[in-house]
Amino acid sequence: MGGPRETIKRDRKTGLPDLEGAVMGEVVMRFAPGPSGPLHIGHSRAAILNDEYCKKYKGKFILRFEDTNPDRIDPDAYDMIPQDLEWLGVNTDETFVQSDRFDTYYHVAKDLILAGAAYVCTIDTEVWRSMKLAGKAVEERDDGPEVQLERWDRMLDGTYSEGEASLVVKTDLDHRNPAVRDFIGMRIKDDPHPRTKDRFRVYPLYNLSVAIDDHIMGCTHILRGKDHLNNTLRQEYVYRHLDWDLPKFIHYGLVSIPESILKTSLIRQEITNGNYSGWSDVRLGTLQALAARGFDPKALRDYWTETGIKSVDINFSWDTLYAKNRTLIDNKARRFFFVPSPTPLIFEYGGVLEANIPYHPERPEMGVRKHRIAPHNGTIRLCIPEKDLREAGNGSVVRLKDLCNVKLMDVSKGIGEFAGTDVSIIREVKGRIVQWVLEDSEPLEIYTPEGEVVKGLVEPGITNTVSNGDMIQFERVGYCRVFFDHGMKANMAHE
RNA sequence: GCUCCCAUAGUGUAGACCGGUCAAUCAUUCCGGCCUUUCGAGCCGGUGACACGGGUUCGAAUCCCGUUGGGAGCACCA
Repeated sequence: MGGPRETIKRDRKTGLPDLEGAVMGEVVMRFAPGPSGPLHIGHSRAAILNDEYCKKYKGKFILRFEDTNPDRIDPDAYDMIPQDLEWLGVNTDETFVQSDRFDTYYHVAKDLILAGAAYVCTIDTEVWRSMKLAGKAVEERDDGPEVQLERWDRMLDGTYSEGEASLVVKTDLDHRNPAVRDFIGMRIKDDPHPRTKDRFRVYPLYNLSVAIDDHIMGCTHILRGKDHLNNTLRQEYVYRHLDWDLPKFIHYGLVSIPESILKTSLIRQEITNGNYSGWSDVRLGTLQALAARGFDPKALRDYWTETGIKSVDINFSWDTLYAKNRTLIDNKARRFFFVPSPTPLIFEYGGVLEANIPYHPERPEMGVRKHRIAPHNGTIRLCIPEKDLREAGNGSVVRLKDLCNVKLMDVSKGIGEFAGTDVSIIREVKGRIVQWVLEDSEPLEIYTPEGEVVKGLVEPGITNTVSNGDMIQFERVGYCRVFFDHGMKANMAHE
């Protein structure tokens, strides 16, 4: 007979898997957003994963603004994005802006032409595309470099106007994947660029500028979403045309983020319309909104690190993020009473009631908040949540937390009867324990991510120990970030 | 339509490369219970998965083929 079944503890992988071909100290990675607005949850995955790997291998992390489409630039984004990254705890070593680099792109474009790897196309786009899909070359494709160079110069000097010519990077017209056949590398655009104004009119397109920059900046690993799978195939052609070493490409699965408003163009419009208070409106999925709700950025980092880089498409779980955040903040968040839909509760009492309520149930060293409740004409008037009063019902006993018990005599009139201060009673009758405030407490509004505005009263004295913007917990309500500068308000993070 | 990527509980994730120790890990959700002067935190327990069909093999979550299902791209956007 054998002994008890031996349970073999398998090594549980923690953290991110190793990066293929990564050498300690020599990894170079980048985060390359388009400056069309501030960062949102989706961006945070790319930023954090790249950052984690750079930290893991003591590598270099590059921030690159991809602003080669003058139509989709929000000048504020050049400032907002670094701020978002700072909040996330993502440190970048170098910053580049693509609109500073036209000369580089033009130079490489010329190299591509000379290598016979690019041609200037003046054919109508529709025709070019359908020929491509049929695997056929437009006539200009086979012209020699000298002719192409002449046309290229005409693109630069303004002979061709917008839409009349573009520089196409050759791939393989017979490629099995129609999405990979010849792609446009440079186009003419007359719209002024927010940074370079009208100094340049020939703009590189995504696949060309990315390949050029990733190579020149020495990126060893390109970690990005699966939606770039076909772009990778296109970009690899640029590398091969110019005989550059290929970096390692890694594609993680797509994330679908439920119940989230992420689209910058839509958000901007609704901010302009006054439907959102700004980029940090708590209903949004921007990082600014998460910050405004009091999230610890570590929660996002933990979340994405655990999610990893598998190429499966996944669903983002707010519940899981909330759980991660809760474990980070619970220990620090002071407790306070906030009564939503405050409803009066009156009961007769001869003396003065005193409450000493801990700021944190597990951290007595944080001290207590004291409240003294004196009766008027023998009657004490407090407010409790309407919902609790209604649901408790006549004849039941409720515990006013850290104060006393009250037997409800007439719920509709809010009349009760003092029922002692002994806590144990409430356990015996399984009554509910509710938060309460004095009737003349300060009004406060809680803004929830669902778009609700919960009006209620908050216990006085909260500003004595809490600073503007602190994260607290309203007992039985949820974790909130509170603000005192423009009236009393709070942003709900989660329950 | 063509091409590419993918498939472990409700949601994520480990295991897969190198088949056996998998009676399948962990987290979260959900459901119980304990504890607690919050519906928070903490503690204990439970439900719950290898998409399907073949093949290889003594043995398949793991290797191969097919099917089904999901996703992406086929832009003068990034």
